[in-house]
Amino acid sequence: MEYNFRSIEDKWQQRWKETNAYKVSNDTAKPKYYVLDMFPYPSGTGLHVGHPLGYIASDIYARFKRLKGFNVLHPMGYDSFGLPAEQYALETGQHPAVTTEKNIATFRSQLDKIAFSFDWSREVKTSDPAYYKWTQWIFLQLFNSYFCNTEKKALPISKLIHKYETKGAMPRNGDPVPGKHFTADEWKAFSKKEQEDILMKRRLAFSSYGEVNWCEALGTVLANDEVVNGVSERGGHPVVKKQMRQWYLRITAYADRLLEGLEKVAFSESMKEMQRNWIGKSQGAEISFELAANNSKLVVYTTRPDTIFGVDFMVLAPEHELVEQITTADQKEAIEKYLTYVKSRSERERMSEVKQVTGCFTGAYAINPFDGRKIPVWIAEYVLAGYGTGAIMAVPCGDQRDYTFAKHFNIPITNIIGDHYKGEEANATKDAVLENSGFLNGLLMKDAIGIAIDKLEEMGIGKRKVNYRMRDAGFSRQRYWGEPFPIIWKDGIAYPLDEKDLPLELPHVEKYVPGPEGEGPLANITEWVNLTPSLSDLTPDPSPNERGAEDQNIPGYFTSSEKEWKNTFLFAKANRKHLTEEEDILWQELRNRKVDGFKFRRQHPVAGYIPDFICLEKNLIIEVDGGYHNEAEQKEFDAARERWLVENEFNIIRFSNDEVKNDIQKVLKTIAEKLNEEKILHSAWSDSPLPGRGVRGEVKRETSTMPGYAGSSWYFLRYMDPHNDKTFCDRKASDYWSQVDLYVGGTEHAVGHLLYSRMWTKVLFDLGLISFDEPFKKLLNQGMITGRSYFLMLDNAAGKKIVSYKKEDALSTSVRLKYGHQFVDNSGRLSKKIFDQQIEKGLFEMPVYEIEWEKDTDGEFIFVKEESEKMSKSKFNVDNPDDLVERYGADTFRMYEMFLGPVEASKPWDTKGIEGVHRFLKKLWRLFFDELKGKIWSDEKASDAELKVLHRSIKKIENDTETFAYNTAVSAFMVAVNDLADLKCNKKEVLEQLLVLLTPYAPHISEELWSALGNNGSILDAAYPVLNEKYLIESEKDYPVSINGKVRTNISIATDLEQPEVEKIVLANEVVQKWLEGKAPKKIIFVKNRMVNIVI
RNA sequence: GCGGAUGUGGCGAAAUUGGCAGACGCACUAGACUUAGGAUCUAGCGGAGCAAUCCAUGUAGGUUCGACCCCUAUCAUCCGCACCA
Repeated sequence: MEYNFRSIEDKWQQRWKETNAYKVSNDTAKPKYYVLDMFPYPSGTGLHVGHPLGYIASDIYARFKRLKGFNVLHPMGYDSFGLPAEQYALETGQHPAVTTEKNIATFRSQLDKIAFSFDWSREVKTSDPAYYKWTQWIFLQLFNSYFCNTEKKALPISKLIHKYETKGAMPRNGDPVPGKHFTADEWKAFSKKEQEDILMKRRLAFSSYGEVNWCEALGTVLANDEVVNGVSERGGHPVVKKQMRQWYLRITAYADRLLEGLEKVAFSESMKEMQRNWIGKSQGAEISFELAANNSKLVVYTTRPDTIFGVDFMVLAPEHELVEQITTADQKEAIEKYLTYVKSRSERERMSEVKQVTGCFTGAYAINPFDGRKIPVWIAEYVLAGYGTGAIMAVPCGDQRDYTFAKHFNIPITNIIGDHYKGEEANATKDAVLENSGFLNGLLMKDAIGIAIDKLEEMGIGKRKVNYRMRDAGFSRQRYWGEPFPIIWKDGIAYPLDEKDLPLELPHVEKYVPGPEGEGPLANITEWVNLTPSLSDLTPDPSPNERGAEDQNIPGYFTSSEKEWKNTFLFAKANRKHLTEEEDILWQELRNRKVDGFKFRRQHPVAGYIPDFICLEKNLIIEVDGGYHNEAEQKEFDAARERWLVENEFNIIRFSNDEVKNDIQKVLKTIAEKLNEEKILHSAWSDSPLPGRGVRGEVKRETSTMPGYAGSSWYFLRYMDPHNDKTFCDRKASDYWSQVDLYVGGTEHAVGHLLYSRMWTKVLFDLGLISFDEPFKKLLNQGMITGRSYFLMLDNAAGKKIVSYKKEDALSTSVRLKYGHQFVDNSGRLSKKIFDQQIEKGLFEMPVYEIEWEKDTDGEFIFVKEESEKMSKSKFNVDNPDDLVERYGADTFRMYEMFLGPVEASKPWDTKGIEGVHRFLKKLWRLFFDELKGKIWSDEKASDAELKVLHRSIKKIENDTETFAYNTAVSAFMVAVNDLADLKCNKKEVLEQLLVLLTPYAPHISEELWSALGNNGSILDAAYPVLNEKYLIESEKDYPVSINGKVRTNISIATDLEQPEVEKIVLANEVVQKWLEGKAPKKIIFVKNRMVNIVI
């Protein structure tokens, strides 16, 4: 009987499927354990060998914990929204939903072959409306929350509104600043829009105009972590800064808690450090400097207020708002020239020429508050507008950038640190004693920092300030394939959709081209975007009462369904064909901008109300009332409607039919007067020339979609309760499963996904929706599997011909067959001789993947180097796991990936070694079955030697598995099987235990042999072997004996002997005698159970 | 430039955390069994040397009876951040 892995693996995969072997219940008395993999983006290229590495690692752990008696949640799903599917759709016209489904099917079949213990009944897909309904729902929670700075947590926005209504927003001390502070009464007097604008500045998910990373090629905005060196992470397209309205997450509010949270999670130090760097907290001070010839003040941020006497110049970012104001007449031209230069440079250029020194003097001077010195004010690119105050005080003796700048522009340098500054470079020390520093003289810099700030605060010209490098996270993308925002814009106000209207599903589109003015493809679908209030809103839903509206007569337009709004739109359109005689008279006078050039529309819906005429520019509504407006009921309704319109800052003039008919000139005069009244010009509209909020009177959907990290920020919660349509995750389920105990994935998500999901978790915790505020207890980063590349270069007589080539086993199968064998000797190494022969035959037409050039001393022919690079399809070094599974089986593949090296380390992929693991499994098989004799295992009692092998293995493998040292665990299996084979051990007693140890690693073969041994139940639920130390105790040990630290011999000594006896035995030994050469040892060191060292 | 990590045979890697450096596997060499070997088994395999022995964990120092392991400097590679004041 041979080890026929194909039939064994097929059989058990089938069996496990039939028995729902991996189904996990939320309802059990067992302790829980949650093992999670970072779910994949289902790309079109399918799985490569790097993918399963983490999945296998987590799968082994999940199975191990299950054997140890835990109820293990080990789910899998797909991060199925994202750019590539949409790019593909742009190129081929295939709907992303279709290609995504296809890719998922491929992934699934590949994953199934490797036999992961995923509970597929819990699968989630972020692009599934049943899933993104809750992504949208959580977005609404973010939208409806603000960060309370006193409680340091998220609270419902209603609490803030209540505060504004009762107390307003007033400063704790000092005078209120107009535009910033307001009283409760002032709040109440604000228009709806003004109030909403203020609230928007506090919401956790908020909309704002800002500078964003705009990628023209992708037609979208990218987050900071999606931009690498000025180009897009995906595709490497140029990225420019652009002003646009965007959604953001107020992650900066959580900066401190995200930092603190790192203390209590088990992430690798480098991972934590990356997050800390990203958050970039720094302590310092804001100092304001008087300007010499100007009333305004210049505020700078510095971490080193102790160096204030060393300030030799100031530098503003070129974009700084004061630049124009302070530039003197004679410097104006130079400054303008410089600004033009700065603007001409792309982000990419600025980044790539980091060390270039540029700048320009403004002509202005600031005054040092302590010694009154005049300090020239410059502008320069090296100061960033977005950090701190966008202005710095430059201390050239202490800061290298300032030093370089001063040298370049010949600005004299003041030395305040004595010998620490040598004049050749800056010294950023904090250990110097200050000189030339007024009241700080003689102080250690470290100590002077606090003293300087105290003094500044006392003088009222500075204060302590903490700064963060992290910015609020851009949360909208001008793309199609993402979660639509459950937001409707009306009159520049963002209204959230009602919960019952979720999910807001993606509409179908024909084309994926960007919309107008940088908007996403959704903007092209007018019937989806444009929402018109409905006539039936006269009986709004929910009713004003239900909404808690103050005025019960004001309809609740914004909660109406989209269908109803559409009806209104159609109704208004129909109305235009049926004007009354009087309406027609007036229309003829108003149309074509006849009245002072103002544009009027007729029968144009405003929410659910369709006025006769409207000038949107001036918010002026003209009504021509027929007879029925005199009826009591209609009068009442008109009044309510009018109140609502006035509240929303519309002006209404009513004319009777008679007025229009009899004196049209008087009517027009009244209208013209009203139009020209200054006060009816609405400020909120005039200050907003930027696109994206719609035009007054229009009701539109938000057309951008959420970024990739939206769905992945909370998916770990959905797995706990994946089919719930009442809530995102039942509280009972999230209380039971709680945090993810083990999270496995790549380091590439260090600052993106991990920070976002940590923030979401904290918000959900603050709002009382879950009971923990860190999502992942322990994070295990699998290393990258790299492909190995070899390069060969050829410089022949005919000119430079460069041939690049990858080592045979790193080539894809097809290329290997075609070319690979031609350049390696029979040891698989590159061979110059063989290569030379190929050259003679003219066989060097190889695909060139990469060009490297290096000259050897003697030659035309140069073998350059071997190097590792990231696995990727484009680099041509991918090995498909399917091929390997097909050839060796899943068990071999799983064990081999683990045997490659430590899980965390990145390592080159090399399939050569897989044979060794495969041999091991065959050797294991032969302990049970003999080719000729068939079954050879027996029920005989195991010997002590055999039990020792077993228990030694239990100890090593259990410990290694627990600590993720899978590579050494695999070698321990090999040692065990080698030893048992040497002992000719075929005893069930031993083998059975070994199978349980093995099943997390190689589930098929262990299940097969387990059942062959006559066990009824599945090995998946067997009990993990228990170590019995008594089998490991030795009576004798081979002690290594060293002379002066060098091992000279081994002597077998009973383990219970103490130093005196041991010394006697050792000194009697002839090898030791020889080294002693008759001398007496100075000292003998004896470590029990370890070694003996004799010092001569 | 800053931060994090890693340097051990031809290759992937071990080393109970200061105690026999190179477990385990690949590759390679020799042999056995075979019609055959891409099956299996046996032996060898860091370098030098016939050998005793000497030299070897990036390099140079140090601590220690003893260092891959701890300390100091230095070089190289990888990853992350990058004019963040």
